[in-house]
Amino acid sequence: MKVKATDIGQMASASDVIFDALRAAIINGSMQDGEVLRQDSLAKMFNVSRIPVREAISRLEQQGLVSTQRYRGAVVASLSLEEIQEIFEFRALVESEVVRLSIPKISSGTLALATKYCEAFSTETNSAKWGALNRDFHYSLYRDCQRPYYLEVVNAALDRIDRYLRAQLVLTDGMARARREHQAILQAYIDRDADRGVKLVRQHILGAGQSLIDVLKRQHQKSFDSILPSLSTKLRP
Amino acid sequence: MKVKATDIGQMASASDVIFDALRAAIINGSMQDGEVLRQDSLAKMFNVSRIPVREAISRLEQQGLVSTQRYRGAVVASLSLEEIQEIFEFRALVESEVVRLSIPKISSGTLALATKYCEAFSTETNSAKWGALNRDFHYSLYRDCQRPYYLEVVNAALDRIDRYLRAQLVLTDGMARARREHQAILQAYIDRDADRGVKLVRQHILGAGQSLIDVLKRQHQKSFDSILPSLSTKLRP
DNA sequence: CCTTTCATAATTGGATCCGATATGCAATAT
DNA sequence: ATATTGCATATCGGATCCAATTATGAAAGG
Repeated sequence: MKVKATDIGQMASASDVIFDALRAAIINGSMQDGEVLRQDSLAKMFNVSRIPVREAISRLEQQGLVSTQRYRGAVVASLSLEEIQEIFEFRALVESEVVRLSIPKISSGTLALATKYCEAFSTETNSAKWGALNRDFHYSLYRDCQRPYYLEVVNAALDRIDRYLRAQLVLTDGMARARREHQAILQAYIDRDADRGVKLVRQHILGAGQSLIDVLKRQHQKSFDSILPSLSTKLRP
Repeated sequence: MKVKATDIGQMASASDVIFDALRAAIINGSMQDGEVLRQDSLAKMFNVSRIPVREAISRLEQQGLVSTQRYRGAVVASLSLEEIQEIFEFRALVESEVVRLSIPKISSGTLALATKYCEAFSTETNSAKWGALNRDFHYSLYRDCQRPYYLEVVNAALDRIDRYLRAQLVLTDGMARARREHQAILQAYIDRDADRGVKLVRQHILGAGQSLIDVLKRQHQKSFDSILPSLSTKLRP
């Protein structure tokens, strides 16, 4: 007998599925910030009762992706300029440390993967896919650092700002710049030059953050609303 | 008429209360790692149905404080030696950055508070209170850094290892050493010497971590079981 | 025309109930 | 004696139902 035994005990529960779907929707921007999450309609969408929906929402809140007010429902959490800035700064701190640890450890297979993502990112013309490819590239650089907790933290931070990052790539010259910087970072990995890699990643993150902040500030009360309606309104104090 | 108007919209729901209670119980060690969280019995303890209990547990899992297996229930998450080590290393990275940011910004009021906690920690004879006072002291040093996200992350990291930290204070000479080191750190704050503060905090965290690891390794298969039964068992590979 | 009041609808938080799965133990077969 | 099977009980995930709170909108008053 030979059957492909899948561990049913590890299968995803309804609330797991809903959590993942909502998280993805928030991250990729298909749910804009400020948008309300109505338990009933989500329950109907997923063909379940409201119970697993509520569990998913409470987990999203714990993760900081939605904010809830009692009896009033949950909305996709929006970040102020200061919060965005802070998270970029934080990423620069932690991710550059992760790079320092990764460069001596990265396997040739992972390096090949990173190269593939870097290539794919550079050549992709559909801007809707840039965000995911950008994240794939970065994550492939980090995955061999052997620090699961660091990676958890980095992912949580990325989750919070991914939508804005995507906007930065599309709405500015961020893409061209990211292309160049990614290749330089990759080269530092190939050369196993940790110091250079750390410096480049730090500049890459802080640069992208600054560029995003600039865009948001400039387009604060302008036509920005037509592109991402919720963004600018939520960013106003 | 003069009443203290409390915003009912912000009042804690049942699941909030349960979450906080369980979090505190896990952190302070009154729930040992590996201990199971039985929905029914918790529901009876808090005089509620299982629904809010389950929400609380799913949030704890998101936070990494418990781990759940489908249809099998949740247990207080236990950390391997490697995981403990990693979190201490992570704390050293992030908290030293927080200190760098805090020292120029700390208010005289907060400094006075920190001094009070430092004093209280040094003079407290009831070892059961050391853990909380230690955390209070550290947190008072950080609170003026104006980086809410950093503080969130630091708290999440502390939540995961607080039980072990408490053990380290009690089971080793950690207390005497912590007393000295806290005073040195406080002095760096008083002198507004950020570089010295950063270096001291970094050493303080890494030193405590190393000391804890040593204890855990040494007492791995020894009489440790009688003191904290779950600790040693869970740490075995 | 604008604001206030009050009934009603929409929505959430929680309780109770039901089917699915796991666990422990006794019965049975080898 | 040991391994396997069947069954009872404990426990979990989710559905349905109810109560508490908020939002909405129409009528009344300024």
